[in-house]
Amino acid sequence: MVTIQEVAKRAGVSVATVSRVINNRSKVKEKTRNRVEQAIDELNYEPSVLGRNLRNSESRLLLVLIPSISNPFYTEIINGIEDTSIKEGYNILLCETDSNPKREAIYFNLVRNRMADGIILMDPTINRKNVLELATNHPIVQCSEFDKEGNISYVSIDNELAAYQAVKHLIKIGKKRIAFINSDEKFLYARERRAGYEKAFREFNIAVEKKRIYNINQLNFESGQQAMRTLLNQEEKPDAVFAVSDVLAIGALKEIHANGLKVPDDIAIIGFDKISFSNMTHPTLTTVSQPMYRMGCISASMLINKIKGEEVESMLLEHELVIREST
Amino acid sequence: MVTIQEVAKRAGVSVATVSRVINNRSKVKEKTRNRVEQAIDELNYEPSVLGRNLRNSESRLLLVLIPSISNPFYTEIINGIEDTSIKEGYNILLCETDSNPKREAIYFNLVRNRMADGIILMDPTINRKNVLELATNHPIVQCSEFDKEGNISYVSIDNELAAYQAVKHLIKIGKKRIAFINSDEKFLYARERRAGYEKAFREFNIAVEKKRIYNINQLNFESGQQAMRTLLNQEEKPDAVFAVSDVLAIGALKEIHANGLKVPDDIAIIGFDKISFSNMTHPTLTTVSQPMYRMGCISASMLINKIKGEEVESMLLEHELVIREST
DNA sequence: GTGAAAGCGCTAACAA
DNA sequence: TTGTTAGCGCTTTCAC
Repeated sequence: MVTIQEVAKRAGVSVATVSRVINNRSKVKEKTRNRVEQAIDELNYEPSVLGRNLRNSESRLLLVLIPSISNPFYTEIINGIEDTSIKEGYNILLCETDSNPKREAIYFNLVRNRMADGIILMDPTINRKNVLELATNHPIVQCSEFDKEGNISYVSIDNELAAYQAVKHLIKIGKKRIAFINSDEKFLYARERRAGYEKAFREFNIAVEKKRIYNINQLNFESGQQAMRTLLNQEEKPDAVFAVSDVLAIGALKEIHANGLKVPDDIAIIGFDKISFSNMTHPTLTTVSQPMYRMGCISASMLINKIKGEEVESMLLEHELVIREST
Repeated sequence: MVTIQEVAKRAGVSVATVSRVINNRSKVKEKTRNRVEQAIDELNYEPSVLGRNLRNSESRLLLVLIPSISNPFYTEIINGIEDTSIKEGYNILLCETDSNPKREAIYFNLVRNRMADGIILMDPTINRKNVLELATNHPIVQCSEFDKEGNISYVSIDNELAAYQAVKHLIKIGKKRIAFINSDEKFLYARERRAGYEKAFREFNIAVEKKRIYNINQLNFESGQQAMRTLLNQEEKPDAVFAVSDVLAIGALKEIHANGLKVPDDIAIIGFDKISFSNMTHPTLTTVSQPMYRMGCISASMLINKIKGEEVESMLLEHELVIREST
């Protein structure tokens, strides 16, 4: 590896001057600068991030923690994070935690010992104490899922309102027995969306029936199928389904078809997230779209501002009900 | 941040001894070790990766370059890489390149200045010269897509054979006008799969018709739809389609349905990769499954061996034709 | 078995 | 405008 010393020697200057040229902080004479730049070119020199970081105790690396990269919901968010970070001179490290506290700990430690400058957390809080403790000393931003009580900044949407509007839409098109496929309610978004679901029911004087609410514990197609299978086995079948995620909705759709039922006539269905698959199903899926790309951009710039020591404010962004063929 | 000095002071020993305890390289007296460990516990000390790396010039970080995280094909591979790396004490950095040479350059530089120890490349070769040059000085392994001429180690499958078998299957079920939705043939896998497609045709004395081969340049649903639309507009419609990726096949499927045609009776269809969504379509998609998880595991351990200075050998793994409803 | 000290590559304070 | 030098946190030789 070629170091700053070798460049300095070749250019006939001190290492300080080379450093100045690289970082152009203070003035360097045009002629000297040229000589240094030539030496850099000739030697193909790349400053060692390691040396620089150790000295500056910053790494210009951001950690992005997601439970699973296989969930397409995160894709657009990550694009937003990536674009913003790169623009600001940061790189991102995508970390898949599988909601595993051990893996999370590994990544948290990278921040503790300055291997990374901050974290964007998209993981639902696994170990509240750990997160809050880390947040007291290190820049953290929560994206999408967050902790209402803790005072860590976040970017998200109004999940209760979104769910309320989705269910209201189902009621408006004449559905009465609206089932709800929800995630584990340890997640904030799950609790909030359930609140929205119930709010719509109350507003139209429909009783909330426990048996129509099904909580899954894995966000994949199979869980959606499984949930729908159970719901269809009930004596009084639902005439609509609100699923907390497109992935679940698509699984449910598959199961409805397998039972020879028609969507939306027999059963209408709404998903959540507007993943790209949701437009490929037959019929296309009504869903709630979140401004994922923007969420990504905002959480990245929030984090970067935090790293710079600025105060930042949490935000709730707009969502949109996208009505397609399944309702 | 608590440093090794503070631990040393608290334990009443030198920093060297603390280092010895942490890395247990040379012998430390039981009693001393206990005192040091206690100090580490009390202070909640975490060794700085930065300091250690600078000294050892290693980072225990592996870069994984993928064109796009939104392609589900990579998900399982990454799981394999991750599991293996963590077992071996390495962390991975997922890097999305968008096939953008500039981004690629950023990540390559991380390796050049020892911020990362090696790279698993899943990106189709963008800039051959750069990759080959990097490979002369740094550990690189190619996964899935590789460079046949260069001598960089790789893990992949026999794409020609897989395509040959898929097309042969279509011929065997009585299809004659088999279209081929392929990627840009700058990619090795695209060229190889085309070779397999043509080989099957030759074997059954069917003429390869140029008009039935459609090259897309983006691996997404819309491209599949677009390709199918074009193919369906031809005077003599195809009676089968072999798509180089499930994502394309699903887009094509959507378009076939939109034209009121039946799958597989009017048009049979085969995809590639066995992504989880391929089992959610109606009808379910016949596809070629690759041992993605294993590919990930193997490429990770190959890279780690390379980092350790061992010789490694390239491998081609087994694939499997998964016959489902669409054929 | 343990400690002192050099040095990994870099930046920034201070001097010149 | 440029050079000298300390020091970021760590590991490892060399002495003891």
